[in-house]
Amino acid sequence: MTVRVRIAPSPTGPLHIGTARTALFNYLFAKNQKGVFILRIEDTDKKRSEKRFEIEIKEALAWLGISWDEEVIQSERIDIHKKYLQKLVKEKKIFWCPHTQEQLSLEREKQMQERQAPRHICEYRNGEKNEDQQGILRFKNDAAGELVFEDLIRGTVTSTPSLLGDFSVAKNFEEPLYNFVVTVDDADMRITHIIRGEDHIPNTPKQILIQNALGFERPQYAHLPLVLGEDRSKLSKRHGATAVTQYKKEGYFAPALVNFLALLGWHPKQTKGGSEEDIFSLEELIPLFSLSDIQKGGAVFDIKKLQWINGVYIRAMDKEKLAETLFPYLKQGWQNYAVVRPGWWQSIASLEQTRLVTFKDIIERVDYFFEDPVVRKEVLLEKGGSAEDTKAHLEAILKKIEPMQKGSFTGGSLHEKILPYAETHGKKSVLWPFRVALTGKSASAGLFEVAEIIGKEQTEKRLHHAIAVLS
RNA sequence: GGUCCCAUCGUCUAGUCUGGUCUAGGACGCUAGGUUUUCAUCCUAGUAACCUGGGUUCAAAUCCCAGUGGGACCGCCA
Repeated sequence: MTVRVRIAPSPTGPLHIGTARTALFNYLFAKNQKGVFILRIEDTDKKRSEKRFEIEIKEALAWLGISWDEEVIQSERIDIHKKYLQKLVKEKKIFWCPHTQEQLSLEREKQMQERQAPRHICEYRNGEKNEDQQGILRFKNDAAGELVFEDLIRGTVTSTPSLLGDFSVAKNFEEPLYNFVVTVDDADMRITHIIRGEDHIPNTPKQILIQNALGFERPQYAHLPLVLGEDRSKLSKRHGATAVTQYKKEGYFAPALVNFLALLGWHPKQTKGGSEEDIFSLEELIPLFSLSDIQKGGAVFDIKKLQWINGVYIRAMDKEKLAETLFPYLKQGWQNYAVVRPGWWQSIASLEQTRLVTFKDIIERVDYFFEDPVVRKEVLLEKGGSAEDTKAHLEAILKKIEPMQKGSFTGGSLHEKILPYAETHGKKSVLWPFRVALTGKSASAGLFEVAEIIGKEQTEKRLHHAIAVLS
């Protein structure tokens, strides 16, 4: 039987990082099993669903490289939902409950105070006193004993369905509710494996009850551990960025994010004591993936590890691709990006390659290419050295640079000319102030390369300026 | 409050099913050293964990029970 799985986001917000991981696991499982991966937009809540979120979710998924084989818009299937709803009404398996929300919440409060499980067992459950069909449709829950289902990750999960009460299934025939729609769609779409977050475990018994009432087959379940924040509670906005698009904006590379997400709650089987780094492409993950290797406990989202992975991917990029990828971020930070001479952007990008954690970092790392650096006396003299000596060193450098031809003003020739002087006068005391003069920073990319990029004129100008600062 | 789920280094995890070779392995982080004109990269080393208590057994991280801790859910949202 062909494996069919789905990711079922609701378009009420951007794609959440946890949903993205669930999508990834579904995708990997489908590809691994040569099955079908379906995207189902769950937009039954008309008030909260928005087209722009649907678009955004699809874009985010595509950005991650998670492609889907089929696409379903839940609201377009309303006739199917309606059909099953009417069937259940006819069979008296669901009924109209006329109670107001106020009555219900009062009841719930009272039950919790009395240490009871909060549930609604409706006195109208047999339908006889509510012929005009007031209120909402509820499932007439007569289940007794224990309800047990097998979970591919957790094993046997047990619940007591009578504690659920007569749970809601639809506001009316036109507006079915989550547990009902999911059950109908999963069965109708012949979903074989339901792989979703652990937060859905409590929904599963309800859905099984509906399946049984409708005579549907039970799919296989696999409930994933939750993605957690620092404090080990479910990852949410108060922990920071939760939208996939935010990570794109922050300068994370999609393959790196995917790599990181795959490792949240899962790890491939490896040779014992292997020292392989945790770097896997989407393609590499497919044959390695297995539901049985998924962890049961929640996994903390560790941004430090994501940053490391992102750095690894950046370092692995080829120079042209890197420069091309970085350029939009550069434009974001520097409107005068055009001052960089053609072709040299790639040199700058390469210079920073091993230093970037995210693409966005490029903005502040290369400020000295786009504006005159702020050179402070304390920084120039930070490595010891008197103002007099330092000044003398900068002047000596200037003397060596002045006779150079513009065309041969390269990192290599600068290195050749200045290094011997630096070596006889103390590398640090010469090169340090030179670096500060050019960049204003005590940490930067290689300074001969920087000099080459900003050019002879700028290099001289900055040296003069630094000398002035020391005077 | 009720129900369910979970529990190995700070974090992600291997090992648990099929008890022994686990003086518990790897990765991230952190610390130290090396390379380097600074920083970063790179290399080397170090740091650090089986929640607690019982039981089963010659032997338990591994099996069983209890406790503790953490989390999720309890909506006319999904």
